[in-house]
Amino acid sequence: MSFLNVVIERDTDSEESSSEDEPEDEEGSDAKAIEEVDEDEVVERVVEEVSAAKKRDKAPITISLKKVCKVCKRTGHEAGFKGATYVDCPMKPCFLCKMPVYPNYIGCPMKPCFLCKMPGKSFVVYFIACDLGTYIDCLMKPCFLCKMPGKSFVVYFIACDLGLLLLDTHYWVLGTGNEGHTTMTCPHRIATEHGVIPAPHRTTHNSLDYVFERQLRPGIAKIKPAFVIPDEVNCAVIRYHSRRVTCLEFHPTNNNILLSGDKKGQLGVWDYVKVHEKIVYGNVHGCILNNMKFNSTNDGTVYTASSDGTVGCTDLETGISLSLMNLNPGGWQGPSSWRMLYGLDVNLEKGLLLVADNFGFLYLLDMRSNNKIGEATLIHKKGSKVVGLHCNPVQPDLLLSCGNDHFARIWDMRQLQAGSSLCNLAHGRVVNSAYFSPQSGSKILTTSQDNRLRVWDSIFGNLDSPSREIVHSHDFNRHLTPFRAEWDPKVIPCLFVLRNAFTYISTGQLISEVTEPNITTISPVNKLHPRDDVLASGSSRSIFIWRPKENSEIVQPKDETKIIVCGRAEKKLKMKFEGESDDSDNDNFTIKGKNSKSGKSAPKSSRRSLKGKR
DNA sequence: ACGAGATGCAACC
DNA sequence: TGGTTGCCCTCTCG
Repeated sequence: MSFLNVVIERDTDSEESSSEDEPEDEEGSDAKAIEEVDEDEVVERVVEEVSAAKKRDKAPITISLKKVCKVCKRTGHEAGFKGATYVDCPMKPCFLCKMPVYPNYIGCPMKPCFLCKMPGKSFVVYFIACDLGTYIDCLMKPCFLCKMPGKSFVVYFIACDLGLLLLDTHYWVLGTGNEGHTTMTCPHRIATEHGVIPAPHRTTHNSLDYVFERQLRPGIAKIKPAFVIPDEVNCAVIRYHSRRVTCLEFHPTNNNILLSGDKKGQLGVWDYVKVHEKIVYGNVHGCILNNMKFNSTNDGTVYTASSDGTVGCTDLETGISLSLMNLNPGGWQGPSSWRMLYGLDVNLEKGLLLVADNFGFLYLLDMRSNNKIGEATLIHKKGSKVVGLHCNPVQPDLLLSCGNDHFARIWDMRQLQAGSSLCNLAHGRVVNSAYFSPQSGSKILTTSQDNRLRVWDSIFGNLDSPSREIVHSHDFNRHLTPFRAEWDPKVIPCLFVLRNAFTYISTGQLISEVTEPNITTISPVNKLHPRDDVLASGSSRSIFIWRPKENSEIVQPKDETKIIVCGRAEKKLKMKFEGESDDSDNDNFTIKGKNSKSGKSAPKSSRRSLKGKR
C-alpha cells in the first residue's frame, strides 16, 4: 500500500531528486491512517511541506497525506486539542510526574543502551502476553523511582482497575505496562498518599548526627503542640496589584501587616485587620520584585531584590526606597548584559545581606554600612539564574542556594568560592526554592519545576538523594509566579503548597486541603504567618487572608474597595466594579467614583451590593 | 466565545 | 557552544 504522494519538481539546477535521502521512518501501519483526511487538513499539510522543503534546499516537494499526531508527528494515533479538551499523546511523558514513556521495546544487544549509552548494556524490557509483566531497567542507572544506585527498577505489573499496580518494597507507584502512562492515567492524580514516594529508612548515626543531637537540638525552641489550619477566606483584596503578585512577607513585629511584591516592582503594604488600610508603593523597583526580607532589628524597612538589578531598602511609612546596590549602572545594553537579582536573604548573626543574580553570582552587603563586601562569587553554573538563598537558622555559617542549573547547593559562608560548595542536591529541572527547616535547620525542602517537592531529612545524613519526593502539579507555563513550598514557621514538620487547593503536607502525607470555590485562579504564592494561624496567599493580582473557621472574625467590607468576604462572596470574583479603572497601570489604586466606562458596568447584583455600602 | 500576547525554559541543531 | 523554535494544566484584555 502506498500513500498518495504528490511530487512537485522545482525548476532549479538541483542535481537529483532527493526524496530517498529522507529517512523512511514510518511503516505500513500508517496506511490505515489515510482514510479520512478532510480538505482543510490537506491544505495545511501542503503548506507545511512546501515551506519545509523551501527551508531545506531545493529538493522536490513531496506532499503526503498521512494523518499524523499533532503532538509527536507520528501516525497511528491522534493527540492534542480536540476542541477544548486535550487528548494525551501516548508517546509523550506524563505531564504531571514526568515519568518517561517506555515503549514496548526489547533493546538490540548490538546497540548501546538507550539510557546509559554504554555499549553492550542493552535496555531490555520484557512483557508477558497476559496482564502481568516485568520491567527490567538498565543496571548502570540508579533506580528511577527510589534513586538508589544498584537497586534496579524491577517492576511487576498487576492488572487492576486503576491501570497496573506496581509492587515493590521500597516504592509505591502505578504504571501501565508497555507505555508508561499518560497524564490522564497518572497514578499521582489518584494516589491516596498524594504522590509521595517513600524512601528507604535513612539513619546515619554518624558523629555529625551525634553532635546535632547533643549540641544543637537542646537549643531548638519548643514545638507548638497543636496547630490550626487556616481554612477559610477571612478577607481579601481583589485586584490589589496591577500585575501578578510575586512574593509575600509578614511584618516581623506588627502581626496584621502583610507586604506584597508584584511583577511591576511595586510594594503593597496592607493591614488586613483594618481591611481598607492598604497602599501600593509604585516607585520601589522598575520591574519584578523577586524577593523581600526584613531585617528584624529594624522592622521599619524591608529589603527587596528586583529584576531591575537593584537591592532596595524601602521605608514602609513613606515608600521611599534606598538603592543599596545597582548591577546595571550603565543602563540597558541588551539582554546579555542586564543583571537581575533574584535570591535574597538576611544573615543577622553576620550582619549580612545576601543577594544573587541571574548569571550565577552571589553578592554580600554589609547591613550597617550598606556597602558591598568583596567580589561577587560564582555559586551556580555560570550564566544561570540563582533564584533562592536561605541562611541556616541554627548554623549561621551554612547557606543554601538554588537555581536554574537544576541544583540546590549548600555552602560554608566562611569559605565561599566558586566550586567549593559542601553539597549539591540534584533535581530534574529548575529549582524554584530551597529552604532549611525553620527550627532545627537540619532538613531541606525544595520545589523543582519537575513537579516534585523534595525533602532531605538531615543535612548531616545522606544527601545523595532526597528522603522523600512528593509529586505535585506545579509545572505551569511561564506566566505564573513560580511555586515555592515553604515550611510552616510555627509547626514542624509541616509544610504546605498549593494549586487551587491548599495542601498541608507533613512527613509527606497530605493533612488537609482547603479550597474556596470563588477563587478561580491558581494561588502560587503563599506565606504562613510566623506566629498566628493565618495564611496569606497571592493569586494573580489579588491577595487572600485565610484563618481557621471557628475563630474567624468576618470582616465586613467597609467601602467599595475590592474586598470580598468568604461565604458572602458573589459568585464571580472577576466582576467588574463600577468605576474601577481598567487600566492596569493605575498605580495607587484609589477607587474612583462612578464615572468612567459606562459600557463596562458591573453585573447588576454586584453593583447593587457596592452601592449599598458607599 | 474566541484569539492574542506576555513570557521562561529546554530541546534542537 | 549560540541561536532558534516551540510549548498542555494562566490570565487578561479586546
